[in-house]
Amino acid sequence: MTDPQLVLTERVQQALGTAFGPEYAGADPLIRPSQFADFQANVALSLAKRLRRAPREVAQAIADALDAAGTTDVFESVEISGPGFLNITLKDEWISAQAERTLEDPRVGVGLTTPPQTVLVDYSAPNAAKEMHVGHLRTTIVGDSLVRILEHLGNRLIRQNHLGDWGTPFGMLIEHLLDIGEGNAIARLEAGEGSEYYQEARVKFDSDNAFKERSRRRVATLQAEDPETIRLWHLFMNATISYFNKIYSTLGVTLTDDDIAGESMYNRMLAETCADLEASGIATVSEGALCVFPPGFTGSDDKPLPLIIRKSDGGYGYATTDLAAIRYRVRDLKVDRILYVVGAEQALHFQMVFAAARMAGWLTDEVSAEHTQIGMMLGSDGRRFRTRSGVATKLSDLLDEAVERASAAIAERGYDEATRAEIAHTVGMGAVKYADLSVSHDSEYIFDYDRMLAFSGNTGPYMQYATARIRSIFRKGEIDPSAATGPIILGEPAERDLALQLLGFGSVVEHAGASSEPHRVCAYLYETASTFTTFYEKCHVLHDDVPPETRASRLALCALTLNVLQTGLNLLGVPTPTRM
RNA sequence: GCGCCCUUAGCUCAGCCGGAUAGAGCAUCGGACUUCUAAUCCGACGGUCGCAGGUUCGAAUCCUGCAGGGCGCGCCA
Repeated sequence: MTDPQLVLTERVQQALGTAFGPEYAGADPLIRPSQFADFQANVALSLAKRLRRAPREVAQAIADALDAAGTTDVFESVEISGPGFLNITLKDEWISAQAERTLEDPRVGVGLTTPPQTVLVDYSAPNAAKEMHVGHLRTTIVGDSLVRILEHLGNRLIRQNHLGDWGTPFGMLIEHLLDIGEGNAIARLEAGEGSEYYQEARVKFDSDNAFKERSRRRVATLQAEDPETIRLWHLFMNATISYFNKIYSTLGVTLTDDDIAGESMYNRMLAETCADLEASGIATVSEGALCVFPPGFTGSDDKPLPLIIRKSDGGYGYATTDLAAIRYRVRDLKVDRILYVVGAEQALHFQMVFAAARMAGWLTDEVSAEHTQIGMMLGSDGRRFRTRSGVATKLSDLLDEAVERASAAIAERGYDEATRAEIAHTVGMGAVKYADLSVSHDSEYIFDYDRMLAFSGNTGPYMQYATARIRSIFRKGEIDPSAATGPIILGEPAERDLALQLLGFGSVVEHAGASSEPHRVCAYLYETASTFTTFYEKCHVLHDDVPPETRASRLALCALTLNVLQTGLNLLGVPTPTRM
């Protein structure tokens, strides 16, 4: 165990047992980072009442017990301060020893979840039958990061891309495909003109009654799985998926075709899902529609709020699909945890779906279903991210612009064309992705190229720059980072700060996975990069006047920093250039 | 009417498993390149944490109420 917080928790708990009896050994010692020492333990204050003793007295008893236990291998000092805080300073030798251990650890201090869970992450889910907009970018990126984090923690991950690939609009989309010709339609969809395509079909649907009628008939033949209609549907979907895949590939998202589990997949389960709910009396017919009324959900006038699972025309909506999906995921895929990485505006829907699934017994207490709410992406004016015409910005255009801007920023660096393009791509994508990840996922988020591409502050490029500088040291010194093994000697405060900071990686990743919050990883990495740059400015590594043992120690610190940053950025899905 | 999210420095955001003097970045002002990438670093300035109660030794953090903003709420998904 190298994580200081965990080690301190264990040691202080032992001391609590010694000082006050075994019933106190399980109390949370409330170890927190401190501005007055390396860490502080706040447990004396919280236990004072229960023990009926003065807080400082309690703190003294804990300190004495720590002394008696002979913990001088870890602690430099334990001081009582203020109303009863225990200020804990770690020994330099202990920190450097842990840092050396972490340097040898291929997992860089990140533990494995025991027992591992089967976690299903439902994310990205672009809708082929609607305008695709930049909002999908965020669910994709946050979801992919959560997958990477949870997988790295040793869990079994099931990625599911719940594509919007079924339903009423597909009648009109298929008819439009016939109108403009198969080849033409495919070419345009693959080129990412899905939004325009949808708009054209929509306009015809609204203005041309004959087209409207054809579209309606087409929906019916699609539902009936008529072979020719299914063929056309496949043509449409394959072309659309091909475009999605281009975006995924550009972004470096880990989703593949194998992860597609779209709405169409559940089509054949819908009737049975409804029948089950109706038979068990959970669903009832109201105003012609089959509904579930989960308790506790009311609309205006305290009227129960319905979850409509079969429309009055006999068709099914997304509530039915989501119920069928949750049943399938729990019963057949045997998941322990499901994360729905979906827009925050769907909060009420998911609450009701989860409630209905619990009523049906499909969702049990052993399974955690969580809606990871994704806040809306806003333009720089603080309003919905739209172009003037109201049409959503094309994703590829948005990404291209980020790359162009990154390219412009490195224009004077003297790289050849190919290298420059490669760096620009890495920096551009890193900037966009990091910006999506660095703020809490449920808050609204203002998309701003200048801010995300800035080379200072909590941005992708700043993180990337830190790794590039470290690599540059190794390149210049003609040393392989894996050959830098120390020993680590902590002299300067900047060296000590860095080493201590690096030991906290594991618990941050663990916490981020448990709470589904990648931004915690970002915050930690930013602190780490920032601590490193301070070290970088103050402590020369390759300079002639640096003694060999100091140089070896600093190289080891650089290597460990690189490991942490590189591993952390991988967990975020943010790529790193070797130079920039 | 109900539900979710939000309100912290001029701006963009952290912190919210209660703990000491509320943190970053940007902006503003002032410093640091014969030195491993100055795309950087150091410093200064800047906040009655929306308001009012409550719980507590202690509240930005927990509870209640109120105000303001965003989003959603019966047959689109």
